Amino acid sequence: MAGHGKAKRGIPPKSDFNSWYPSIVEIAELVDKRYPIKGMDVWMPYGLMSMRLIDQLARREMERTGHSEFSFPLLVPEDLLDKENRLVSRLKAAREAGVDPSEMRAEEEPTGFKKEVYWVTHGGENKLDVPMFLRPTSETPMYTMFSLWVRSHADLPLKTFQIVNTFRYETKQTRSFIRVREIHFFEAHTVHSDQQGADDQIEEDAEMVRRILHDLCLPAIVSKRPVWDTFPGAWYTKAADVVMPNGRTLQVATYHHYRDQWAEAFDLSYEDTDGGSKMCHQTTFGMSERLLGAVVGMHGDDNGLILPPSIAPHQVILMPIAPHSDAKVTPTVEDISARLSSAGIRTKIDDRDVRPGVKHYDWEIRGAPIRIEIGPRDISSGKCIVSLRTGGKSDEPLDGIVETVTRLLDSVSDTLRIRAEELNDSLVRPLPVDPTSGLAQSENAYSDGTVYELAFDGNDSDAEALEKLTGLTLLGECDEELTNEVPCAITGRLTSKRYHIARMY
RNA sequence: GGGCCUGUGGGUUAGUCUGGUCUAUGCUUGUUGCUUUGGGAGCAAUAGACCCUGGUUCGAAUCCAGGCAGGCCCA
Repeated sequence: MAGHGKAKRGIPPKSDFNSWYPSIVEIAELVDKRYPIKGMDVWMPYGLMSMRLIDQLARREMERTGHSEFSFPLLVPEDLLDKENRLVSRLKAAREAGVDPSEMRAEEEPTGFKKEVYWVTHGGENKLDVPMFLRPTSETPMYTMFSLWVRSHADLPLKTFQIVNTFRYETKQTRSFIRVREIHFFEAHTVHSDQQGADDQIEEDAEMVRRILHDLCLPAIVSKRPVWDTFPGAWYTKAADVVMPNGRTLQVATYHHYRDQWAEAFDLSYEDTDGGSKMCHQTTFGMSERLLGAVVGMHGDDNGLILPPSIAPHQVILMPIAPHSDAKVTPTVEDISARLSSAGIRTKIDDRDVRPGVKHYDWEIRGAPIRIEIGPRDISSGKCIVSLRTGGKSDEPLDGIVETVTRLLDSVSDTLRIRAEELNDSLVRPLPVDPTSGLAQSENAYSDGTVYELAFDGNDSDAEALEKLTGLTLLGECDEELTNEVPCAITGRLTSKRYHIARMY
């Protein structure tokens, strides 16, 4: 029979990633893209449940580390932006003054913030005296309030976070979860009495990112962004990038060390134990629905999504088989469901009146980690048939089903981590260099869909030369250094600094 | 920022070049009934579309302009 054993619904092969990704997010009912605004998808219940579970991972980390959840207003008055603009231009001027012009990049991006936000200019029919914009991120509204809240050293550290929607007026091509105009955003903002406090916070942020990525079974490259790619007003920016199957990198988390730069701009100071006034030091930590995009892209296959158990809305699908022919089927399924649920396993009974094959295919597309069939034969033998989304099917006894499922969920996670590591390793390769000099080759020796790793120890203009040569973008200095010193791919100086260069989303 | 392409039921697709036969095709999906249930069953009935605004024409899904929406490529 034509198409037997294959998922229908027109899923393109995963090898054609640029077609597969936009198709699967709709076919698996994560989003509906037909809302008539570019870059604003409707979250469907299944997709939203998964996103909420990712939010829970973030909340869990925030609680563990003593952050408090807030919710700040969506609108920001335009005049608050002045403080931020002055800060950014002051830092830019300072940097330019301290750097030899020959070492600078040719083009420095202007801070075109005003062009990237949505503006509210009217209230009813009246034009507003002070226009407002929809937050693209919340430094400005939050720090305005922080300066009211923080008065003494006893108020510090102040550790806050919120999970809210933010807005960017994207003109480039949008992609579900990856580049959108309404962003499901997580942001943590902290205030400390000194730089050491902020330094420690950055370490804590890095640890939280590691834990969350581990739960999502995602490998990532963590690096310090180059100066020109640092968040406005930040001392430095670090980011975690996940390599997607087409070799483009996706930035899924960032954390910024502000030192006291933003505090100066927002007059965020406190009275110390000695009675003197001191500037606060700050950090931020951001993540978004891109985490879901990375999960979709990294783990899925030709048959659909594969969701890590940590964020699968239904970890186990229970399929009653032929319940009409045996009155014991339905009660048995309900009993198993109750046992799994009370053990904290997210379980769903699929009792739709369709043939079992349909259910298997449907839940494969949606990436449920485990499917269990229970029919008359199983009830007499005391077993059930368990299928894993990562592959494999086995008979398992109904006794001890909770322990069995728990073990199998862990094995699905382990399989996903191993596969993701392998995929990652196949996509990240050393930059081709001249064997004698160790310098980057000037020819078009760079294949599309590859992330290159290299030794680099140059300045801004060296970096620019490298990007021009390869047509790729520098991610930054990787947290993990090279094991020994090799020549920088541009300057030839020996260095152990490890960089990555790639096409970024 | 520059260039190219595309809009037909919920999805997909034929028809568009060469205007009339389009009362718009096929598949899928939806609904109802019967039937069926261990990897996409069958039969019957039924519902549903030419992106919007103008223009050309006796006549527009088809040609033209603008808008809106979507996609692709390059910097």
